[in-house]
Amino acid sequence: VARVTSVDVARRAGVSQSTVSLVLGGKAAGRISKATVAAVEQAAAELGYRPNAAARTLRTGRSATVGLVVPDVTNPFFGRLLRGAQDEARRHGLTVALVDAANDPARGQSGLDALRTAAVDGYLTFEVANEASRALHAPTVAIESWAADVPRVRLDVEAGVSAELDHLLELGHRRIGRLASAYPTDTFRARDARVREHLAAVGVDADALPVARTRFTLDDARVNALALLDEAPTAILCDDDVLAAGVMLALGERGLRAPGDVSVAGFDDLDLARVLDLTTVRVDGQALGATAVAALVSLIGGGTPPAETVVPVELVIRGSTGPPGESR
Amino acid sequence: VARVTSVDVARRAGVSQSTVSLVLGGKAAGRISKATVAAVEQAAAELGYRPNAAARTLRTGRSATVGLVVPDVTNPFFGRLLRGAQDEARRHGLTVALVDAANDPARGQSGLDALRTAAVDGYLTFEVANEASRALHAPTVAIESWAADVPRVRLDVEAGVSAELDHLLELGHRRIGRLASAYPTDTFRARDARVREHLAAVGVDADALPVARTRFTLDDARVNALALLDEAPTAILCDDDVLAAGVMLALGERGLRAPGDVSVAGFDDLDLARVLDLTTVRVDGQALGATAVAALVSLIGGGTPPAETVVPVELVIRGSTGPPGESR
DNA sequence: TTGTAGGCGTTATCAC
DNA sequence: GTGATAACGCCTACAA
Repeated sequence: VARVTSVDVARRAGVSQSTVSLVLGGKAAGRISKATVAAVEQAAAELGYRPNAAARTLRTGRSATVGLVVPDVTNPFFGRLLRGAQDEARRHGLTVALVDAANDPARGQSGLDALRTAAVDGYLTFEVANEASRALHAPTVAIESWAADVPRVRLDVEAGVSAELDHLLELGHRRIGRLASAYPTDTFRARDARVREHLAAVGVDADALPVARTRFTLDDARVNALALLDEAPTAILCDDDVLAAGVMLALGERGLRAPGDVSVAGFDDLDLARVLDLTTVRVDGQALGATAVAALVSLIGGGTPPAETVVPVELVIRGSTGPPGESR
Repeated sequence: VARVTSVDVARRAGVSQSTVSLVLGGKAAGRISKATVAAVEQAAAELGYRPNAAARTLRTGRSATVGLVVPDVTNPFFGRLLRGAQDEARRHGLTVALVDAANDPARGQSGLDALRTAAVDGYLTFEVANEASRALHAPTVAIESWAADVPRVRLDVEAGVSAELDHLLELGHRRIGRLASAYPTDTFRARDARVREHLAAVGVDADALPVARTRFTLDDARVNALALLDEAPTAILCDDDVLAAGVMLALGERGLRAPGDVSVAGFDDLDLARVLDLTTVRVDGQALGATAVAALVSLIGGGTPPAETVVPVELVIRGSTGPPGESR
């Protein structure tokens, strides 16, 4: 299957190669005659011509591709993020190159390297490699970052945390445990900080409350939740629905139930939350991805996107939270 | 930030550009002196040289990238698949370009087009576009395909279905309903066929049993499950854990429980299955992805991978299945 | 052992 | 209006 090039199209249309380039590049306005344009377009269609991306990239220095680095493709949240990012990218004629850091900074770094040699036009970095991304010297938008010196797009996790705490406090909980992320990335640090502030404001010392840190697998969450339960919290606030699901498993093992024995709250509103009837914070992962791409497109185009865009979140109260039980 | 090219490296090392290319391309063995090699490598390191992928691709016609088309990145199963594929690709110095078809054949097609102009070295097509992929004229491996005329890698879904049916039949179920996929792709057709055969072998007419078809969202599954429940099956076999989760929601709405009122079985063994205590079929998505990439690498290298590789699956019996209740 | 030169397919700057 | 022509950065015969 011989690749068809613009030279082939030119030959068939009876024009020069540069004319083909002009026409197909949309630069024909007021320069090339209607008849020639039509001839070129027909020849291209007949031959099934597809421009060679490598040649174009080499010549123009632009690849029409943006790189997206995520910490863990295995978490369902990133499916939504990717969907939103790809949708928006498509609208701009861009492709998204995804790199999974597999929760390993070294892999995140090597992923960034791979994107660099692939000559992507810009980067979307999710949590990972916020420092590393400074060295990219290419348009970059940081997702779920609080301090990067590039445009940032993030969820309003503080509002989410506050809404959940208010909900738990109103129900009467004071001994609120946390099953938190073991990864000290911005989004989780922001939650730590907000929990501390929010509880301090109502006279509760967050440092005296039980906390467990875990990786994002169901089993890790379950094990760490078991340890957390030994400290007898009346409610457990989780950094993620997967972690909350781990708590539910742990409760089952101990013969406890939510919310009778312990209230449980998650974060993200994954399918998991819906089926477990979990109180959680609904976040719009697609919007996050789409917004980030939009900002990056603007940046690549020489524009100045907002330094920070905050995507709102929403508390969803379901059946896993209730007043503290008498049983503990 | 000026891009550093091999010419810059050559100048700094005091050699010609072709020598640099030879050294950095690993073709120096027995041709370039040790001293020159060292000088080139040092110069490259000092300058932070990174070869330009577009130029290399243009010249060699190979991009060191393989394209992967999946029907729905939003389904957690694909996170695993992608993880496995990326891991294996990395081992071979390849990059995986992911395209999400968003359950829309047109988008799958345009995704394939995008990959084509990106000049990927080969394709991994998951369900989508099995016919379309014939026109690719590039090495292709079909995932979860039964009939493609390219090497296929698939899960042993027939064994999975049979194991689940045996399990349900042994428990005493005869009126086994199905919540099946609305997408008529090979993997789901294979399940349909196996259900029919397996039940016929024990004297049950599958056509007389209730079936509902649904898309892969929790809500769609729930709604279709409600309709299915009206036909009073004693057990429901689902094409996917997400669908099974939808059944559980429907049961809840009807005030029914599994397995007391209806037994429920899923497929995939997602986190969802674990937390819902769902009997299901465990499938190794990472192995599927890794195996497919390995086959594609072989194909690209001119090898002849097996026409079909079948990845084994395993029945996992949990608490959602039991003997038919007396209540119905 | 190393250098020269040609060309991959495209875009873009000039002449005509 | 259209057509030469020169890069873009790299690889790879072939020459020296």
